[in-house]
Amino acid sequence: MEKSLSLTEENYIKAIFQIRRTPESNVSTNSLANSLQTKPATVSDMIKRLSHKKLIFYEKYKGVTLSAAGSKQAIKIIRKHRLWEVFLVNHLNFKWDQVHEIAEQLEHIQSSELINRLDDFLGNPTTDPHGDPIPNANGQFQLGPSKLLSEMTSNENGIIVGVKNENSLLLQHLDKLNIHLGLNIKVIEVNDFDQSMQIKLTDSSTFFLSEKIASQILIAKKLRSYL
Amino acid sequence: MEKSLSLTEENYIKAIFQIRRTPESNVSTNSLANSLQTKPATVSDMIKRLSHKKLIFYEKYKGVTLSAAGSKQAIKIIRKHRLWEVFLVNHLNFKWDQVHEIAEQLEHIQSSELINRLDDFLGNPTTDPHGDPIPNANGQFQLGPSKLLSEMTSNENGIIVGVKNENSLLLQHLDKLNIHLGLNIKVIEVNDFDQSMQIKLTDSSTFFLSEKIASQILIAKKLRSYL
DNA sequence: ATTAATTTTTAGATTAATCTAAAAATTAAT
DNA sequence: ATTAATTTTTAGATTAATCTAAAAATTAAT
Repeated sequence: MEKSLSLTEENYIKAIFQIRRTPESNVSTNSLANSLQTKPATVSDMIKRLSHKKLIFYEKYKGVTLSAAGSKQAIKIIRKHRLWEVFLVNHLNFKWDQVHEIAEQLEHIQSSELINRLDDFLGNPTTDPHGDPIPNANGQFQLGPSKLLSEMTSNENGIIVGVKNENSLLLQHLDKLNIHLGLNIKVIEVNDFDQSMQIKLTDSSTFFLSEKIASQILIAKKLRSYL
Repeated sequence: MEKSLSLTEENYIKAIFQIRRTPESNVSTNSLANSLQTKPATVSDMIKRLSHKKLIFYEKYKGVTLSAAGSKQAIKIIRKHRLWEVFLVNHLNFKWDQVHEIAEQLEHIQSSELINRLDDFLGNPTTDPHGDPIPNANGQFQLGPSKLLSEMTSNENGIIVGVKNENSLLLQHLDKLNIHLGLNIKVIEVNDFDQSMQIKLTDSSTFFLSEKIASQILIAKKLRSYL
């Protein structure tokens, strides 16, 4: 059983989720203070509490990252926020620039029954009025259209958003090559004989990838959100 | 300019509005503590603050009444509560006994723009799913005369127009007995000992109701036409 | 009209969330 | 590699909302 968070706690969790670049990147005290319009000292106190509640990982002077429990809560709040925005725009005729403040309040209403019914009422939308993806009831984000690296041609580029299977030999190999989610990738040349490709990652030299590996890597045009 | 109230303050104001019998009748510290599930000492402190904010009139040991400003706030909250209930029942298919808790949260969302658009979206309803009147944007109630079923005597009849509280056990019980808004009801006989009554609904056999239930049901002579 | 019972208030603490000012640690710059 | 600048934490207070225990006031009962 999840214990419910206070309004303030929810806002901290959400801010951490939104500020970080990747699931592993640490969020600094100052950036949180800034985003939450409060003082660093206040944040310092608060993150101790959230850490004690196991919602975040925290090391003094090193910033914080969300735990699995924290992520789950953050995603739940974001789901509510974005569904309410759809309601406000599609049914109450608000303009997309008028809904944030109100959704900021509505996102804290506590009732999964309510939010699931709202979701159905709205027709299970996958993006909010600003184009941001709406996580489903299980907290999964619908990622934008993606394709396999092996389907790309010379000079095409995109962002690595996933791998097709989770074979650990594959994952270890990708680690060794420094290929990880979120990286920008560009195809330099595709070999006509074996479909191997020469690719280039941001700030790194070019190298070759076999078709076998390229066919396991998912690429999207834009990066949306991390789970 | 009205300064906005804290969640707690709003709940106190609303409780005072709902407990009092007439606008002038004083509400006691104990009844508030009871209704708000808190301790008399807490209430004592709080009403000093509300009094200082000019939302209520307070004389030590004499209980409180709402000021004009307090009434206005209370009515605003009740308007929101009831409009949200209409939304939940009419559009999200909740049963009338499931909406109170959720509306209890939604009533605190701060945005008159939102609530007026919601009102329009719902078609400017005049009563909520429990038959309680919904104040309009100017805070005006359209109240028709009604009394409690328990106040009726033998052979008197009328129409069920509301229930006094929204306890879901009560509402479910009424559903089971097929007692719902708009029905014609006739009192056959009142038991002198326990004030239980034998009643008859249109097109239905007679049955008994305890005084406890009868005192929760609002009856009017004619269906109230609001507008 | 006293006394007993009940209600309300006061006194003194506690917790969550916040602040300012100062100290400590980390990071950047010479 | 020190020193300077920046970031983060600690220390000590404050406010809103709450509590328990005891005192004070009101109301009910004999």
